[in-house]
Amino acid sequence: MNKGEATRQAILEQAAAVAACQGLAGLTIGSLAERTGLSKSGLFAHFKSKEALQLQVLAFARDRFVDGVIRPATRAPRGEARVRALFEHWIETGRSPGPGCLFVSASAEFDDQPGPVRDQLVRDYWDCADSVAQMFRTGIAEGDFGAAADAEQLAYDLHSIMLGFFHAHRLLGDPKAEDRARRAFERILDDSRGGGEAGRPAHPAPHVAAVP
Amino acid sequence: MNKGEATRQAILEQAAAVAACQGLAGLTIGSLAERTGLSKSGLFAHFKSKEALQLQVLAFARDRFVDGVIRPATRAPRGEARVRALFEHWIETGRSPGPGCLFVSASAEFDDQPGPVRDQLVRDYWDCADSVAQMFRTGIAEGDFGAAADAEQLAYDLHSIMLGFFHAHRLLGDPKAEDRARRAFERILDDSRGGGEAGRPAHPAPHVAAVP
DNA sequence: CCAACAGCAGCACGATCGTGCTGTAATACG
DNA sequence: CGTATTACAGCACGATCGTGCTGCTGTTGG
Repeated sequence: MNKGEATRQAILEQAAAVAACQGLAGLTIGSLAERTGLSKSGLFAHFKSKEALQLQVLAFARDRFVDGVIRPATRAPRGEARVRALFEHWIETGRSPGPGCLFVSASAEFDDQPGPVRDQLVRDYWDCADSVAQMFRTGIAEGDFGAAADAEQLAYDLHSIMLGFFHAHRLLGDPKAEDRARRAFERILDDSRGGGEAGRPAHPAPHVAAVP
Repeated sequence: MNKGEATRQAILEQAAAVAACQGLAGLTIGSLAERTGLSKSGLFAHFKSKEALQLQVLAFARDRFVDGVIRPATRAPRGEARVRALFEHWIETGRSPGPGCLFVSASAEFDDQPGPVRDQLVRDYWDCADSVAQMFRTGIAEGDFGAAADAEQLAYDLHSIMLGFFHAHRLLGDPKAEDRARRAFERILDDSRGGGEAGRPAHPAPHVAAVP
């Protein structure tokens, strides 16, 4: 399987770019066909339905995200350095239009529309959040962060920071966006070290899968 | 002008509900007509174009947000209490499906599509951010927060927290979402008091309007 | 080198999109 | 109460949507 898979990959590349701008629902077969130079039916033959196309675009974007953000971070030294590397690569994907913001727009688009796409988005988020939380957890074990810090809360906070950064950077074009995100990031790191004012048990219960 | 304006308002109410679920682009004339019991052309006569409809839906949602979040907060005592009231009402709008998340989804949808809708979204955000920053600024002046705190950074941070909350609550259905958002909120308040480790000048320059 | 097959274009389909025009019934105003 | 204006339905239009089927053409394995 060579030729077909090659064009399929090329289609997905274009599709991810379009979906990052127009949204997953705004990704139409016709416009995508025109963009890739194929015919509508020729393109459609690769994906049995539009929903399958959306799911494959999502998988494509997820692979890109793992390759561009998660994996480079895991190559950094464990602990705080790894979390910092994660943050830097994450910011980097937001600076230029890439598939990073695809998850942001898709999440906002499908948060009220049940179906396989939404389910996949939920799964992908939890996978990502688990990976990030694990990095924080390692940092806590290494002593880089306070022993009372909550790794999952930190993962949640970091995700919020990135949502805010994408909003400020992409919609507003705010030149201060990156600086603001960076300061917020430094603050949650700082707080994780000294800020355990009263000893909450820091509930370490793992999350429960939301959708069966 | 009575009858026409009344139905126009009723249409906008339904439209805001639809747009909050399907997005502003997914808000179609046909489905909205069916939902309101009107005919397509009869509904269309109220708005000269779809873009005008989108802009009016946005204005409707903004009024709702001001009435439901901003104004109740300004009725609370100035300073920290007002900021806390703002947060509580903001969270409240996210708990049940309302027009609050309309801005979240619309912002993600139009962040790469230039035009009047996007411009309006940018203006609305800055108006909102200015109001919020003003509340923090008052709190700083009253001594509720540290004198070195940055009101606009705090407004930015609060917005990020809300973005994260909407994501976790609406997409993931995470029961811990509210608790997580609340903890993040307490942290930025706490940090604004003690956390001025080194005296940054806390640049108080007002923002510059992004789009002419 | 040839047969089997995969990749793709052409064309067609029903549905729905946004947008007009025309007529009629209801409303507002004097 | 009569009239002028407004609110709305009916219908129609070109365009585009997602999705199939048919057939040609290039690739590929034996």
